[in-house]
Amino acid sequence: MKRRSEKTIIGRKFYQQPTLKVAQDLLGCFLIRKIGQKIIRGKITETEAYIGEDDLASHASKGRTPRTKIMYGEAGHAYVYMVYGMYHCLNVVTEKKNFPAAVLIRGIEIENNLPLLAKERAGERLDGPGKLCRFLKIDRKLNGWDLTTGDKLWVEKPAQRISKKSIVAGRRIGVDYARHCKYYLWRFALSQKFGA
DNA sequence: TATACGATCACCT
DNA sequence: GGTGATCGTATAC
Repeated sequence: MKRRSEKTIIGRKFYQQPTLKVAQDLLGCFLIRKIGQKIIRGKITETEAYIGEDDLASHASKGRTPRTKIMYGEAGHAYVYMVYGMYHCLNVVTEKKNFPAAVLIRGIEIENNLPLLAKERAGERLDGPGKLCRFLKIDRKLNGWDLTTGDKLWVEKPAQRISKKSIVAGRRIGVDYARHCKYYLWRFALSQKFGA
């Protein structure tokens, strides 16, 4: 019997929910990256929410620009941008059209592609959005990609629901310039990542 | 057109 | 713990 993967692909409705809910619900989900015939599957372990123009840590706090217009677009699309000239970061656009919000995927855990991981660099951990995107070969070509099509890049639901108790909230990282916004507990991670 | 800076990482002490 | 690498954006002129 074959399992129809289309069934487990997360659809647009999921991404249209409040960003903080999406950020937490994405934990434990699987991020799938298809490169040619190769499939890389990773469990999402860490996310951050960026919500609205009032969020000083968000790129959208400066308003709508050619770069941030993706965040104002339809939920369920990928927002990929480059930082410090070297690293890409992967975000998922959430909520309504014309409201700039997104979830940054900060960490994944590769479960079944160890040979590929070893080939990339043995022992390398995938904590941090820069490393993550380097490993998944995500670049600006995927900016605006529709994550609900089930091709190249998409997200699938976890086998079992993640308990709220296993989710830890914390301050966002690298946004000290955002003044009071930096204290928002908009970073979420699976607690096993911190210990266990 | 020119310039300043960042949702990071690797390497130094 | 602190700093340099390195380039796409935004902003100012």
